Amino acid sequence: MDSQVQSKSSTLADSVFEQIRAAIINGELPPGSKVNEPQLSKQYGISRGPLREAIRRLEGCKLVEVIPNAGAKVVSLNSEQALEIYAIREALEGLACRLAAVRTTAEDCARLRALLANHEQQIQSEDGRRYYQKEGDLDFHYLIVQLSGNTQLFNLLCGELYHLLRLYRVQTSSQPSRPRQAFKEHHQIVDALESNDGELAELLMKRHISSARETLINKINQ
Amino acid sequence: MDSQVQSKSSTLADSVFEQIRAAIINGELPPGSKVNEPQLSKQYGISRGPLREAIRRLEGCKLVEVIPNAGAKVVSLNSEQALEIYAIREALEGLACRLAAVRTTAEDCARLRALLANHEQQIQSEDGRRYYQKEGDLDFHYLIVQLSGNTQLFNLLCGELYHLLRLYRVQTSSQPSRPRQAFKEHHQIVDALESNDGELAELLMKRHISSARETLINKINQ
DNA sequence: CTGCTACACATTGTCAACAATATGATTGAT
DNA sequence: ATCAATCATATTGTTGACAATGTGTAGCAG
Repeated sequence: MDSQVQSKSSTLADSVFEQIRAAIINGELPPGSKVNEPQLSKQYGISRGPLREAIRRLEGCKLVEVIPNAGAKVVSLNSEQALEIYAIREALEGLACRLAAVRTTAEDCARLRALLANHEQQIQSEDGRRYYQKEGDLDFHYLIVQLSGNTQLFNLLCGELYHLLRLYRVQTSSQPSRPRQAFKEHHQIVDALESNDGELAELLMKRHISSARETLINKINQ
Repeated sequence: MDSQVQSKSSTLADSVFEQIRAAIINGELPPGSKVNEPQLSKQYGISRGPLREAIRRLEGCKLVEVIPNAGAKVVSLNSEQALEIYAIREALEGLACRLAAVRTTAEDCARLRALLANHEQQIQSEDGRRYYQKEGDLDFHYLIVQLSGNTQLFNLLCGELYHLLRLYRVQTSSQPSRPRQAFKEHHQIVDALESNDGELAELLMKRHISSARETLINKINQ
Protein backbone atom coordinates (compact mmCIF):
# COMPACT_ATOMS: atom_id res chain seq x y z
CA MET A 1 0.00 0.00 0.00
CA ASP A 2 3.05 2.27 -0.10
CA SER A 3 2.86 3.05 -3.82
CA GLN A 4 6.56 2.94 -4.53
CA VAL A 5 8.18 5.33 -6.92
CA GLN A 6 8.40 4.29 -10.56
CA SER A 7 11.98 3.29 -11.25
CA LYS A 8 13.86 4.17 -14.41
CA SER A 9 12.67 1.25 -16.52
CA SER A 10 10.70 2.12 -19.57
CA THR A 11 7.72 -0.20 -19.24
CA LEU A 12 5.71 -0.85 -16.12
CA ALA A 13 6.02 -4.61 -16.55
CA ASP A 14 9.83 -4.40 -16.59
CA SER A 15 9.95 -2.05 -13.66
CA VAL A 16 7.62 -4.13 -11.52
CA PHE A 17 9.41 -7.32 -12.52
CA GLU A 18 12.61 -5.98 -11.01
CA GLN A 19 10.89 -4.70 -7.91
CA ILE A 20 9.12 -7.96 -7.22
CA ARG A 21 12.26 -9.95 -7.90
CA ALA A 22 14.12 -7.77 -5.41
CA ALA A 23 11.32 -8.26 -2.91
CA ILE A 24 11.55 -12.01 -3.33
CA ILE A 25 15.32 -12.15 -3.03
CA ASN A 26 15.56 -10.02 0.08
CA GLY A 27 12.79 -11.94 1.79
CA GLU A 28 10.11 -9.27 1.66
CA LEU A 29 7.98 -11.78 -0.21
CA PRO A 30 8.86 -14.98 1.64
CA PRO A 31 9.07 -18.36 -0.14
CA GLY A 32 5.72 -20.07 -0.41
CA SER A 33 3.76 -16.85 0.01
CA LYS A 34 0.94 -16.17 -2.37
CA VAL A 35 1.27 -13.47 -5.00
CA ASN A 36 -1.97 -11.56 -4.83
CA GLU A 37 -2.68 -9.62 -8.00
CA PRO A 38 -5.18 -7.03 -6.74
CA GLN A 39 -3.02 -6.27 -3.73
CA LEU A 40 0.23 -5.92 -5.65
CA SER A 41 -1.36 -3.88 -8.42
CA LYS A 42 -2.57 -1.44 -5.78
CA GLN A 43 0.79 -1.46 -4.03
CA TYR A 44 2.72 -0.62 -7.18
CA GLY A 45 0.04 1.65 -8.54
CA ILE A 46 -0.43 -0.20 -11.82
CA SER A 47 -3.19 -2.27 -13.37
CA ARG A 48 -3.20 -6.03 -13.46
CA GLY A 49 -2.07 -6.27 -17.09
CA PRO A 50 1.60 -5.33 -16.71
CA LEU A 51 1.65 -6.97 -13.29
CA ARG A 52 0.64 -10.30 -14.78
CA GLU A 53 3.33 -9.91 -17.43
CA ALA A 54 5.89 -9.39 -14.68
CA ILE A 55 4.63 -12.48 -12.86
CA ARG A 56 4.87 -14.55 -16.03
CA ARG A 57 8.43 -13.40 -16.50
CA LEU A 58 9.23 -14.39 -12.93
CA GLU A 59 7.69 -17.75 -13.72
CA GLY A 60 10.10 -18.10 -16.63
CA CYS A 61 12.96 -17.34 -14.23
CA LYS A 62 11.59 -20.03 -11.90
CA LEU A 63 11.20 -17.60 -9.04
CA VAL A 64 7.44 -18.11 -8.80
CA GLU A 65 5.13 -20.98 -9.56
CA VAL A 66 1.85 -20.28 -11.31
CA ILE A 67 -1.04 -22.66 -10.75
CA PRO A 68 -3.89 -22.18 -13.22
CA ASN A 69 -6.92 -20.54 -11.67
CA ALA A 70 -5.24 -20.43 -8.30
CA GLY A 71 -2.58 -17.77 -8.72
CA ALA A 72 1.16 -17.56 -8.27
CA LYS A 73 3.28 -18.21 -5.22
CA VAL A 74 6.94 -17.65 -4.50
CA VAL A 75 8.91 -20.84 -4.99
CA SER A 76 10.08 -22.63 -1.92
CA LEU A 77 13.22 -24.74 -1.95
CA ASN A 78 13.62 -27.72 0.31
CA SER A 79 17.03 -28.71 1.58
CA GLU A 80 17.34 -31.45 -1.02
CA GLN A 81 16.91 -28.98 -3.84
CA ALA A 82 19.38 -26.60 -2.23
CA LEU A 83 21.95 -29.38 -2.10
CA GLU A 84 21.30 -30.19 -5.74
CA ILE A 85 22.10 -26.60 -6.61
CA TYR A 86 25.28 -26.78 -4.57
CA ALA A 87 26.38 -29.73 -6.70
CA ILE A 88 25.73 -27.69 -9.82
CA ARG A 89 27.58 -24.73 -8.38
CA GLU A 90 30.55 -26.92 -7.63
CA ALA A 91 30.82 -28.00 -11.25
CA LEU A 92 30.16 -24.57 -12.74
CA GLU A 93 32.33 -22.50 -10.45
CA GLY A 94 35.09 -25.03 -10.86
CA LEU A 95 34.78 -24.42 -14.58
CA ALA A 96 34.75 -20.68 -13.99
CA CYS A 97 38.00 -20.89 -12.08
CA ARG A 98 39.68 -22.99 -14.72
CA LEU A 99 38.66 -20.54 -17.42
CA ALA A 100 39.53 -17.51 -15.33
CA ALA A 101 43.02 -18.76 -14.55
CA VAL A 102 44.23 -18.41 -18.10
CA ARG A 103 42.92 -14.85 -18.43
CA THR A 104 43.52 -13.35 -15.02
CA THR A 105 45.76 -10.30 -15.13
CA ALA A 106 47.73 -8.73 -12.31
CA GLU A 107 45.10 -6.05 -12.13
CA ASP A 108 42.35 -8.63 -11.72
CA CYS A 109 44.25 -10.26 -8.88
CA ALA A 110 44.64 -6.88 -7.24
CA ARG A 111 40.89 -6.43 -7.34
CA LEU A 112 40.33 -9.87 -5.85
CA ARG A 113 42.83 -9.19 -3.07
CA ALA A 114 41.22 -5.85 -2.37
CA LEU A 115 37.88 -7.57 -2.02
CA LEU A 116 39.32 -10.10 0.38
CA ALA A 117 41.10 -7.43 2.40
CA ASN A 118 37.85 -5.55 2.70
CA HIS A 119 36.10 -8.68 3.82
CA GLU A 120 38.80 -9.43 6.35
CA GLN A 121 38.23 -6.06 7.94
CA GLN A 122 34.60 -6.92 8.32
CA ILE A 123 35.56 -10.21 9.92
CA GLN A 124 37.68 -8.37 12.47
CA SER A 125 35.04 -5.80 13.25
CA GLU A 126 32.15 -8.20 13.49
CA ASP A 127 34.03 -11.07 15.06
CA GLY A 128 33.68 -13.20 11.98
CA ARG A 129 30.00 -13.75 12.20
CA ARG A 130 28.87 -12.17 8.98
CA TYR A 131 31.58 -13.16 6.54
CA TYR A 132 30.67 -15.66 3.90
CA GLN A 133 27.18 -14.28 3.87
CA LYS A 134 25.10 -11.76 1.98
CA GLU A 135 27.31 -9.59 -0.18
CA GLY A 136 30.65 -10.47 1.33
CA ASP A 137 31.08 -13.93 -0.05
CA LEU A 138 29.06 -13.43 -3.20
CA ASP A 139 31.14 -10.48 -4.40
CA PHE A 140 34.14 -12.75 -4.56
CA HIS A 141 32.39 -15.51 -6.44
CA TYR A 142 30.70 -13.03 -8.78
CA LEU A 143 33.99 -11.51 -9.75
CA ILE A 144 35.64 -14.83 -10.53
CA VAL A 145 32.74 -15.93 -12.68
CA GLN A 146 33.01 -12.63 -14.48
CA LEU A 147 36.73 -13.15 -15.00
CA SER A 148 36.03 -16.48 -16.66
CA GLY A 149 34.91 -14.53 -19.71
CA ASN A 150 32.07 -17.00 -20.33
CA THR A 151 29.01 -14.77 -20.55
CA GLN A 152 26.53 -17.63 -20.60
CA LEU A 153 28.12 -19.02 -17.47
CA PHE A 154 27.90 -15.64 -15.79
CA ASN A 155 24.22 -15.26 -16.66
CA LEU A 156 23.47 -18.73 -15.42
CA LEU A 157 25.28 -18.51 -12.10
CA CYS A 158 24.78 -14.88 -11.21
CA GLY A 159 21.40 -14.46 -12.86
CA GLU A 160 19.67 -17.64 -11.77
CA LEU A 161 21.36 -20.04 -9.40
CA TYR A 162 22.58 -17.49 -6.89
CA HIS A 163 19.08 -16.03 -6.72
CA LEU A 164 17.66 -19.42 -5.90
CA LEU A 165 20.24 -20.08 -3.21
CA ARG A 166 19.61 -16.72 -1.59
CA LEU A 167 15.98 -17.68 -1.55
CA TYR A 168 16.86 -20.78 0.41
CA ARG A 169 19.00 -18.84 2.86
CA VAL A 170 16.20 -16.38 3.47
CA GLN A 171 13.87 -19.30 3.99
CA THR A 172 16.00 -20.99 6.62
CA SER A 173 17.54 -17.81 8.02
CA SER A 174 20.82 -19.62 7.82
CA GLN A 175 23.82 -17.46 8.53
CA PRO A 176 26.62 -19.27 6.74
CA SER A 177 29.32 -20.07 9.21
CA ARG A 178 33.00 -20.99 9.08
CA PRO A 179 34.15 -17.51 7.99
CA ARG A 180 37.83 -17.87 8.77
CA GLN A 181 38.16 -21.17 6.96
CA ALA A 182 36.34 -19.77 3.92
CA PHE A 183 38.57 -16.75 4.00
CA LYS A 184 41.68 -18.89 3.87
CA GLU A 185 40.28 -20.93 1.00
CA HIS A 186 39.50 -17.77 -0.92
CA HIS A 187 43.10 -16.66 -0.64
CA GLN A 188 44.35 -20.00 -1.88
CA ILE A 189 42.10 -19.68 -4.90
CA VAL A 190 43.47 -16.25 -5.73
CA ASP A 191 46.99 -17.64 -5.39
CA ALA A 192 46.18 -20.30 -7.95
CA LEU A 193 44.63 -17.77 -10.29
CA GLU A 194 47.63 -15.53 -9.90
CA SER A 195 49.98 -18.27 -11.05
CA ASN A 196 47.59 -19.13 -13.88
CA ASP A 197 47.17 -22.64 -12.57
CA GLY A 198 43.73 -23.49 -13.89
CA GLU A 199 43.63 -27.06 -12.67
CA LEU A 200 44.56 -26.10 -9.15
CA ALA A 201 42.13 -23.19 -9.08
CA GLU A 202 39.36 -25.49 -10.24
CA LEU A 203 40.21 -28.09 -7.63
CA LEU A 204 40.33 -25.53 -4.83
CA MET A 205 37.07 -23.92 -5.81
CA LYS A 206 35.32 -27.26 -6.02
CA ARG A 207 36.63 -28.20 -2.63
CA HIS A 208 35.62 -24.82 -1.24
CA ILE A 209 32.04 -25.20 -2.38
CA SER A 210 31.98 -28.82 -1.33
CA SER A 211 32.93 -27.72 2.18
CA ALA A 212 30.12 -25.21 2.23
CA ARG A 213 27.83 -27.99 1.09
CA GLU A 214 29.01 -30.25 3.90
CA THR A 215 28.39 -27.48 6.39
CA LEU A 216 24.86 -27.19 5.08
CA ILE A 217 24.32 -30.94 5.37
CA ASN A 218 25.43 -30.88 9.00
CA LYS A 219 23.12 -28.00 9.71
CA ILE A 220 20.23 -29.90 8.18
CA ASN A 221 20.90 -33.13 10.05
CA GLN A 222 21.29 -31.48 13.41
CA MET B 1 -3.18 -17.90 -39.97
CA ASP B 2 -4.02 -21.56 -39.37
CA SER B 3 -5.80 -21.05 -36.04
CA GLN B 4 -4.35 -24.10 -34.35
CA VAL B 5 -6.35 -26.24 -32.02
CA GLN B 6 -6.29 -25.37 -28.34
CA SER B 7 -4.06 -27.86 -26.57
CA LYS B 8 -4.80 -29.42 -23.22
CA SER B 9 -3.38 -26.65 -21.05
CA SER B 10 -5.80 -24.88 -18.84
CA THR B 11 -4.98 -21.23 -19.52
CA LEU B 12 -4.49 -19.66 -22.91
CA ALA B 13 -1.21 -18.11 -21.86
CA ASP B 14 0.21 -21.50 -20.87
CA SER B 15 -1.01 -23.16 -24.02
CA VAL B 16 0.35 -20.49 -26.33
CA PHE B 17 3.62 -20.39 -24.42
CA GLU B 18 4.20 -24.02 -25.24
CA GLN B 19 3.16 -23.64 -28.85
CA ILE B 20 5.42 -20.66 -29.45
CA ARG B 21 8.30 -22.35 -27.68
CA ALA B 22 7.86 -25.38 -29.91
CA ALA B 23 7.73 -23.11 -32.94
CA ILE B 24 10.97 -21.47 -31.89
CA ILE B 25 12.76 -24.73 -31.20
CA ASN B 26 11.80 -26.42 -34.45
CA GLY B 27 12.73 -23.38 -36.47
CA GLU B 28 9.26 -22.29 -37.46
CA LEU B 29 10.04 -18.97 -35.81
CA PRO B 30 13.68 -18.52 -36.85
CA PRO B 31 16.26 -16.84 -34.58
CA GLY B 32 16.23 -13.07 -34.92
CA SER B 33 12.73 -12.94 -36.32
CA LYS B 34 10.33 -10.44 -34.88
CA VAL B 35 7.44 -11.58 -32.72
CA ASN B 36 4.44 -9.70 -34.04
CA GLU B 37 1.63 -9.52 -31.48
CA PRO B 38 -1.36 -8.77 -33.72
CA GLN B 39 -0.33 -11.45 -36.17
CA LEU B 40 0.26 -14.15 -33.55
CA SER B 41 -2.89 -13.32 -31.65
CA LYS B 42 -4.85 -13.84 -34.85
CA GLN B 43 -2.95 -17.01 -35.65
CA TYR B 44 -3.66 -18.59 -32.29
CA GLY B 45 -7.12 -17.13 -32.02
CA ILE B 46 -6.57 -15.33 -28.72
CA SER B 47 -6.34 -11.73 -27.62
CA ARG B 48 -3.12 -9.94 -26.96
CA GLY B 49 -3.35 -10.21 -23.17
CA PRO B 50 -2.50 -13.89 -22.74
CA LEU B 51 -0.18 -13.70 -25.73
CA ARG B 52 1.89 -11.01 -24.05
CA GLU B 53 2.01 -13.12 -20.90
CA ALA B 54 3.37 -16.02 -22.94
CA ILE B 55 5.98 -13.74 -24.51
CA ARG B 56 7.05 -12.48 -21.10
CA ARG B 57 7.45 -16.04 -19.92
CA LEU B 58 9.58 -16.82 -22.96
CA GLU B 59 11.64 -13.78 -22.08
CA GLY B 60 12.21 -15.25 -18.63
CA CYS B 61 13.38 -18.47 -20.31
CA LYS B 62 15.74 -16.38 -22.45
CA LEU B 63 14.19 -17.63 -25.66
CA VAL B 64 13.10 -14.17 -26.78
CA GLU B 65 14.40 -10.67 -26.19
CA VAL B 66 11.94 -7.90 -25.48
CA ILE B 67 12.89 -4.35 -26.38
CA PRO B 68 10.61 -1.72 -24.83
CA ASN B 69 8.28 -0.11 -27.33
CA ALA B 70 9.81 -2.13 -30.14
CA GLY B 71 8.55 -5.63 -29.49
CA ALA B 72 10.10 -9.04 -29.00
CA LYS B 73 12.35 -11.06 -31.24
CA VAL B 74 13.61 -14.62 -31.07
CA VAL B 75 17.09 -14.76 -29.59
CA SER B 76 19.94 -15.44 -31.94
CA LEU B 77 23.10 -17.19 -30.77
CA ASN B 78 26.44 -16.52 -32.35
CA SER B 79 29.06 -19.24 -32.50
CA GLU B 80 30.92 -17.82 -29.54
CA GLN B 81 27.85 -18.14 -27.35
CA ALA B 82 27.24 -21.66 -28.61
CA LEU B 83 30.77 -22.63 -27.63
CA GLU B 84 30.25 -21.10 -24.21
CA ILE B 85 27.24 -23.33 -23.73
CA TYR B 86 29.25 -26.34 -24.81
CA ALA B 87 31.74 -25.58 -22.04
CA ILE B 88 28.88 -25.47 -19.56
CA ARG B 89 27.44 -28.69 -20.92
CA GLU B 90 30.79 -30.38 -20.51
CA ALA B 91 30.90 -29.53 -16.83
CA LEU B 92 27.26 -30.32 -16.11
CA GLU B 93 26.93 -33.53 -18.07
CA GLY B 94 30.19 -34.71 -16.56
CA LEU B 95 28.58 -34.12 -13.20
CA ALA B 96 25.45 -35.93 -14.35
CA CYS B 97 27.50 -38.97 -15.29
CA ARG B 98 29.33 -39.04 -12.00
CA LEU B 99 26.06 -38.86 -10.09
CA ALA B 100 24.32 -41.35 -12.34
CA ALA B 101 27.08 -43.94 -11.98
CA VAL B 102 26.35 -44.58 -8.33
CA ARG B 103 22.63 -45.02 -8.93
CA THR B 104 22.45 -46.80 -12.26
CA THR B 105 20.65 -50.13 -12.06
CA ALA B 106 20.84 -53.04 -14.50
CA GLU B 107 17.45 -51.99 -15.79
CA ASP B 108 18.69 -48.47 -16.47
CA CYS B 109 21.63 -49.84 -18.42
CA ALA B 110 19.28 -52.00 -20.44
CA ARG B 111 17.31 -48.92 -21.39
CA LEU B 112 20.46 -47.10 -22.40
CA ARG B 113 21.63 -50.03 -24.50
CA ALA B 114 18.24 -50.29 -26.12
CA LEU B 115 18.43 -46.62 -27.04
CA LEU B 116 21.86 -47.11 -28.54
CA ALA B 117 20.78 -50.23 -30.45
CA ASN B 118 17.88 -48.32 -31.88
CA HIS B 119 20.19 -45.52 -32.90
CA GLU B 120 22.61 -47.94 -34.48
CA GLN B 121 19.84 -49.26 -36.69
CA GLN B 122 19.21 -45.74 -37.87
CA ILE B 123 22.88 -45.35 -38.63
CA GLN B 124 22.80 -48.46 -40.78
CA SER B 125 19.66 -47.49 -42.60
CA GLU B 126 20.61 -43.90 -43.22
CA ASP B 127 24.31 -44.48 -43.73
CA GLY B 128 25.19 -42.65 -40.57
CA ARG B 129 24.18 -39.27 -41.71
CA ARG B 130 21.49 -38.46 -39.22
CA TYR B 131 22.85 -39.97 -36.04
CA TYR B 132 23.97 -37.58 -33.35
CA GLN B 133 21.31 -35.21 -34.45
CA LYS B 134 17.80 -34.21 -33.55
CA GLU B 135 16.29 -36.78 -31.21
CA GLY B 136 18.82 -39.53 -31.64
CA ASP B 137 21.67 -38.08 -29.67
CA LEU B 138 19.57 -36.07 -27.28
CA ASP B 139 17.55 -39.05 -26.06
CA PHE B 140 20.74 -40.59 -24.77
CA HIS B 141 21.93 -37.47 -23.00
CA TYR B 142 18.46 -36.77 -21.60
CA LEU B 143 18.25 -40.20 -20.06
CA ILE B 144 21.62 -39.98 -18.36
CA VAL B 145 20.82 -36.59 -16.89
CA GLN B 146 17.59 -38.07 -15.62
CA LEU B 147 19.44 -40.99 -14.09
CA SER B 148 21.63 -38.57 -12.17
CA GLY B 149 18.68 -37.99 -9.86
CA ASN B 150 19.47 -34.28 -9.60
CA THR B 151 16.21 -32.61 -10.55
CA GLN B 152 17.64 -29.13 -10.69
CA LEU B 153 20.33 -30.36 -13.03
CA PHE B 154 17.73 -31.99 -15.23
CA ASN B 155 15.64 -28.84 -15.41
CA LEU B 156 18.68 -26.77 -16.22
CA LEU B 157 20.10 -28.97 -18.95
CA CYS B 158 16.96 -30.37 -20.52
CA GLY B 159 14.76 -27.36 -19.90
CA GLU B 160 17.09 -24.55 -20.87
CA LEU B 161 20.50 -25.29 -22.31
CA TYR B 162 19.42 -27.93 -24.80
CA HIS B 163 16.74 -25.59 -26.09
CA LEU B 164 19.31 -22.90 -26.69
CA LEU B 165 21.66 -25.27 -28.47
CA ARG B 166 18.90 -26.56 -30.72
CA LEU B 167 18.22 -22.95 -31.54
CA TYR B 168 21.78 -22.59 -32.71
CA ARG B 169 21.61 -25.75 -34.78
CA VAL B 170 18.45 -24.55 -36.46
CA GLN B 171 20.16 -21.26 -37.11
CA THR B 172 23.21 -22.75 -38.79
CA SER B 173 21.44 -25.81 -40.21
CA SER B 174 24.35 -27.78 -38.86
CA GLN B 175 23.93 -31.52 -39.10
CA PRO B 176 26.25 -32.80 -36.40
CA SER B 177 28.69 -35.20 -37.95
CA ARG B 178 30.99 -37.97 -36.73
CA PRO B 179 28.16 -40.40 -35.96
CA ARG B 180 30.21 -43.58 -35.68
CA GLN B 181 32.74 -42.03 -33.34
CA ALA B 182 29.98 -40.60 -31.16
CA PHE B 183 28.30 -43.97 -31.11
CA LYS B 184 31.43 -45.68 -29.85
CA GLU B 185 31.87 -43.04 -27.15
CA HIS B 186 28.30 -43.52 -26.03
CA HIS B 187 28.90 -47.21 -25.53
CA GLN B 188 32.01 -46.56 -23.50
CA ILE B 189 30.01 -44.26 -21.26
CA VAL B 190 27.38 -46.91 -20.66
CA ASP B 191 30.12 -49.38 -19.84
CA ALA B 192 31.45 -47.03 -17.19
CA LEU B 193 27.98 -46.47 -15.78
CA GLU B 194 27.36 -50.19 -15.70
CA SER B 195 30.45 -50.78 -13.57
CA ASN B 196 29.45 -47.85 -11.36
CA ASP B 197 32.68 -46.07 -12.16
CA GLY B 198 31.64 -42.47 -11.67
CA GLU B 199 35.03 -40.91 -12.27
CA LEU B 200 35.51 -42.72 -15.54
CA ALA B 201 31.98 -41.98 -16.72
CA GLU B 202 32.54 -38.31 -15.94
CA LEU B 203 35.82 -38.26 -17.80
CA LEU B 204 34.38 -40.00 -20.86
CA MET B 205 31.36 -37.75 -21.03
CA LYS B 206 33.48 -34.63 -20.74
CA ARG B 207 35.73 -35.89 -23.49
CA HIS B 208 32.73 -36.81 -25.59
CA ILE B 209 31.26 -33.32 -25.39
CA SER B 210 34.66 -31.77 -25.83
CA SER B 211 35.03 -33.66 -29.11
CA ALA B 212 31.67 -32.40 -30.28
CA ARG B 213 32.85 -28.92 -29.35
CA GLU B 214 36.03 -29.35 -31.36
CA THR B 215 33.99 -30.48 -34.33
CA LEU B 216 31.92 -27.35 -34.04
CA ILE B 217 35.03 -25.18 -33.89
CA ASN B 218 36.40 -26.75 -37.05
CA LYS B 219 33.09 -26.21 -38.77
CA ILE B 220 33.16 -22.56 -37.77
CA ASN B 221 36.72 -21.95 -38.89
CA GLN B 222 36.29 -23.64 -42.23
C1' DC C 1 18.96 14.50 -56.04
C1' DT C 2 19.58 14.82 -50.95
C1' DG C 3 17.91 15.60 -46.66
C1' DC C 4 14.42 17.35 -43.62
C1' DT C 5 9.64 17.73 -41.76
C1' DA C 6 5.04 16.27 -41.20
C1' DC C 7 1.79 13.05 -41.36
C1' DA C 8 -0.44 8.51 -41.47
C1' DC C 9 -0.09 3.90 -40.19
C1' DA C 10 1.22 -0.07 -37.52
C1' DT C 11 2.61 -1.82 -33.24
C1' DT C 12 3.28 -1.71 -28.45
C1' DG C 13 1.78 -0.33 -23.57
C1' DT C 14 -1.90 0.25 -20.34
C1' DC C 15 -6.30 0.07 -18.52
C1' DA C 16 -10.96 -1.12 -16.92
C1' DA C 17 -14.76 -4.16 -17.51
C1' DC C 18 -16.62 -8.68 -17.89
C1' DA C 19 -16.53 -13.86 -17.53
C1' DA C 20 -14.96 -17.99 -15.24
C1' DT C 21 -13.21 -20.26 -11.40
C1' DA C 22 -12.00 -21.01 -6.69
C1' DT C 23 -12.77 -19.94 -1.64
C1' DG C 24 -15.15 -19.57 2.50
C1' DA C 25 -19.23 -19.05 5.24
C1' DT C 26 -23.99 -19.93 6.11
C1' DT C 27 -27.76 -22.86 6.19
C1' DG C 28 -30.15 -27.01 6.54
C1' DA C 29 -30.58 -32.07 7.06
C1' DT C 30 -29.25 -36.13 9.38
C1' DA D 1 -22.72 -31.73 16.40
C1' DT D 2 -21.19 -33.16 11.74
C1' DC D 3 -21.48 -33.10 7.13
C1' DA D 4 -23.22 -31.57 2.64
C1' DA D 5 -25.14 -28.29 -0.40
C1' DT D 6 -25.63 -23.46 -1.56
C1' DC D 7 -24.65 -19.02 -2.08
C1' DA D 8 -21.79 -14.67 -1.59
C1' DT D 9 -17.28 -13.08 -2.21
C1' DA D 10 -12.64 -12.72 -3.83
C1' DT D 11 -9.38 -13.84 -7.21
C1' DT D 12 -7.99 -15.21 -11.62
C1' DG D 13 -8.58 -15.35 -16.87
C1' DT D 14 -9.74 -12.90 -20.99
C1' DT D 15 -11.13 -9.33 -23.85
C1' DG D 16 -11.57 -4.99 -26.44
C1' DA D 17 -10.69 -0.13 -26.25
C1' DC D 18 -7.68 3.63 -25.78
C1' DA D 19 -3.11 5.94 -25.25
C1' DA D 20 1.72 6.18 -26.39
C1' DT D 21 5.45 5.11 -29.13
C1' DG D 22 7.84 3.82 -33.25
C1' DT D 23 8.10 3.41 -38.47
C1' DG D 24 7.85 4.48 -42.96
C1' DT D 25 6.16 7.50 -46.66
C1' DA D 26 5.04 11.68 -49.08
C1' DG D 27 6.04 16.15 -49.88
C1' DC D 28 8.92 20.08 -49.75
C1' DA D 29 13.18 23.12 -49.34
C1' DG D 30 17.71 23.49 -50.58
